[in-house]
Amino acid sequence: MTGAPSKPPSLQDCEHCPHHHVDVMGATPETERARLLQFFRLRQYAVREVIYAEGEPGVFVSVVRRGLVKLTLYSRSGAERIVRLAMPGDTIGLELMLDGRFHHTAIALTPVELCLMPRDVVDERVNTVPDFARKVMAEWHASVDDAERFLTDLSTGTAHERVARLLLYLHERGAGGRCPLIGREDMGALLGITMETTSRVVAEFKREGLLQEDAHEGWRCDNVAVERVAGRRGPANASPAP
Amino acid sequence: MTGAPSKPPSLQDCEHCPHHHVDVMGATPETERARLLQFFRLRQYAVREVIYAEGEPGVFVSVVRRGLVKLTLYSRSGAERIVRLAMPGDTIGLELMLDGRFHHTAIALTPVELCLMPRDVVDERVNTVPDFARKVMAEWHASVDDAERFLTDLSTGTAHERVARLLLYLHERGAGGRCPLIGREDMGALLGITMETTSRVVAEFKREGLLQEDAHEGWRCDNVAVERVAGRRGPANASPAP
DNA sequence: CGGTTCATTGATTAACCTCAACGACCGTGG
DNA sequence: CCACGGTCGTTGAGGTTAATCAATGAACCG
Repeated sequence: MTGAPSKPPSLQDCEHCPHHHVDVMGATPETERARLLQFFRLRQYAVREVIYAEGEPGVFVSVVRRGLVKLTLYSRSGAERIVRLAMPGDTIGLELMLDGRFHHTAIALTPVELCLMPRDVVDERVNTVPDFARKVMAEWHASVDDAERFLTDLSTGTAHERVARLLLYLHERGAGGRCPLIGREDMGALLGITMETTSRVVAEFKREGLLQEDAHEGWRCDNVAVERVAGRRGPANASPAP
Repeated sequence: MTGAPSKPPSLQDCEHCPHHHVDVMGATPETERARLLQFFRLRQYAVREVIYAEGEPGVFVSVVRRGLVKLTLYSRSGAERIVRLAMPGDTIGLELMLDGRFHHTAIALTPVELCLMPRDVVDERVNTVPDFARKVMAEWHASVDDAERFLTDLSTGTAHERVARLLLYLHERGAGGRCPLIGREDMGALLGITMETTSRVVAEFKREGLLQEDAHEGWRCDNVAVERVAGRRGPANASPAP
């Protein structure tokens, strides 16, 4: 929160923003865009740094430009539960536009770069550009879809199934086909199982060759095999012939 | 889907709509309101009736005026998972505004009355009334909050805790302090546990006097005791002195 | 009054949690 | 340079919980 690197983005930065397609700025004329950019800030966060905390008042809605952010809540019994993973292109802190406070605790799982956009600026834009309002709604909806996917895919079934589905999820959403590497504790918090169980399952997958851990590449996995573990859709089981 | 009762709402109907506070119509002058109402439809649904199905294209965004609607998804392994319960005042089918298709299957758990609003009308209103756009976002955000609460409260902890938390949830959100009665199967689908386990826990609660079932009143429960089962927040447990 | 649906309960098995110990890795400071 | 403490992943043993398979009873409806 203190003296972290922070600067306004250039037009160049903006062009390369993973969020560009969602168009905070995409369909905006260059002069207008330049005007808006001066209000924005790029900021870096170190691994494990708290980006914001639940209940805290805030001013900036952010777009993830790089890295992986976990958004957590705490269950009634005090356990941490990860309710969303934000990756490049995702928006975090949208709830500020409603009541000015953060509804989650956001923590960097890898080195992270955010583009911070003042709530007022976003707000004004929602009011004046109907198309932009629609984009924001789409962004909002993405949160819903994500949370619901966590409910159906990552919070049901056996530990084996959940871990497999998490790997598929990471693979599918990971930037550049990269499947980001995350720790056992966080996996557990995502899946609603303990760290020990997670570790056992992951170790088992590795022994069976479904999976290997590469510090640089992230998880490298045999998607076909993982998919099979993740759960069948039809009535029968997958591998053995009838 | 066939010849179900359907009529446009009157101004009177509108005044008494549980959604009035969210203001699809609240801050709207009466003449304008009357103009819009002609496009709306009130429609009733019987218990267990499918209101819409996942993937289906749709035209109407709806507000629940009466009853209880479950929104379900199917997990990769085919099990039904309830991702949201919509009660009077809640909006369902908002996702139509993004891609014109329903993202859940909606089923009436009790007799239900909906106010159906054509997507185009809502759309046009979003474009012309910025305040309305904000209301829609708030509605969207309510879905997120709900889904996340399901993740943290209803998908973690023991079966006892989950059932207790579900009762508290129903009590808190139930219209008129009424805690709507739902079946064991649906409880299980909400909590990510089996019907049998749910039944055992509910039966146990009833034996212990935490809970009684009343066809008209819904669940009647000893909130203090249920809260205790639902889980402690502090470091120590609730009842016994140290 | 049969048939259907729903809740309940039992017996057994499988899955997971808890507590605990151990080793690998890493950065720090002697 | 190596010893130290920290964090993180792995693994084991034992206990608890919930899933599964199966049967029975209660309520409801035609």
